[in-house]
Amino acid sequence: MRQTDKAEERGRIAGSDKGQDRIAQILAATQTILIRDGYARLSLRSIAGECGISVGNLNYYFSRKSELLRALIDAVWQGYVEEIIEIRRGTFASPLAELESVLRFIFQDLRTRDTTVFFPELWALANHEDYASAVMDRLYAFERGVFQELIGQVRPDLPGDDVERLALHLSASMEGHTLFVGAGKRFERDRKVEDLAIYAYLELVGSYAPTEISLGI
Amino acid sequence: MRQTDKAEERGRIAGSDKGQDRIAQILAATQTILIRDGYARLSLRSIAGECGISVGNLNYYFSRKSELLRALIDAVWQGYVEEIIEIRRGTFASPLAELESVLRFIFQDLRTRDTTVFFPELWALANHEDYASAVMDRLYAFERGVFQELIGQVRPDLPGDDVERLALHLSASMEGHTLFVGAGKRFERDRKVEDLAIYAYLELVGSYAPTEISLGI
DNA sequence: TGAGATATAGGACATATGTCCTATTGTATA
DNA sequence: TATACAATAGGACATATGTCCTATATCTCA
Repeated sequence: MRQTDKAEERGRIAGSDKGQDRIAQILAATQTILIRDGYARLSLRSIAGECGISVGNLNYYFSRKSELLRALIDAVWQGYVEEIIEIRRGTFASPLAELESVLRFIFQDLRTRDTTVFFPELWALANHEDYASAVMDRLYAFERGVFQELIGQVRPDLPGDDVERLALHLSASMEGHTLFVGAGKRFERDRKVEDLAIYAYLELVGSYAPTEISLGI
Repeated sequence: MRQTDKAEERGRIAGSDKGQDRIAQILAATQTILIRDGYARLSLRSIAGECGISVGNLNYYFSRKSELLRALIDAVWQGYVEEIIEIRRGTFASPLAELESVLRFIFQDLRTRDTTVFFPELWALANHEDYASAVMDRLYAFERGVFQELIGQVRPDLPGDDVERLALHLSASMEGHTLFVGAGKRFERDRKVEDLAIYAYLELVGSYAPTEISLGI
């Protein structure tokens, strides 16, 4: 692995439509392998094989493996953001109802095999890859932003700090469920887990009173 | 990488005290590298280097890299279980107080660098390594068991199913917080996030009423 | 149609990695 | 002290991997 640093910024060339399609195909193949076989088996050769192209050709589009990873992470997080935006286009009886819809969408999403497998992979990546870490931050900041907006509407009486922390709590708590209700996980089939979680979140948002914290037990 | 399958079960020989110490040192070094540099850079050579021994010697103790990984995972999960058991040795004013203590211990633990980095790595590993997956299951089953026992004491009125699901919810929700309040993460310093989460959990456990779920919003 | 850009294949190369083998040194016990 | 066992080093080996280079093929448009 020579690290000559030259041609570092050549990046991928997206000349024609064909090229664009290839890039999309490469990214899809990369995601497929990552999810099916894991990061350890994600090599340029396995990706090229999955696409049915040569390593040389793959290298033409992505001269560095790290570039490919970045492009994939970008694609995933953009897709995620777009889906949430799409959900919010609907009309809702109340901010609380909209919040529930978003929460249920996220639950449904983390039940898909893609998310169940890909996100933990991304979390591990973020431990040592700055780019993955940065994208994760952006993604969750966006999610929190949505929660904050809705919680703020449900509870206009609450100070901003509390709204932020409530949003963070929902976000963190939901993510944790990936490990238990995700595709192939132990509680995948038990939909009541989702109901309980969403009940807990909505109750919390509805009834949370800042001062109660200090009362303790 | 020849996969001759021979000597697969030779395993590590723990002849003398010296050997035992070496094994402990190797496991510690493995964890250090995994946390400091990530799974991608975890090689037998880097581990041997960290220990100041030769690859040949490392191979004497662990003839397969997978064995080493298994031993490390075992060590980590045993340590975790022992710590929780230790916490529970204390005396508490009430089951709810004990539950809070356990929750706070787990929060404190997931704030440590070791846990913040190691656990996401483990989750990713569990995606494609059966052994990691099995240990994760056992570990969280143990944690849920503790929660179930305490929640059952706090709420003897609740049916077992609900107690189980409440325990699962706490476990999942707490784990998710690793990504946000763990060492080096964005909300590491904001202790009020922990307070909010624990407040939410205790409120939920105290006030949860099964029938309310179907009322919805 | 022909020229320039784009896309593709195939292989070379240096390096990294897991595993295995052998020889040597250290250690405890009979 | 001699002998069996444990520990250690060093290197060999096959394979895998990221990157790079060059030669063709294919496409697009003036």
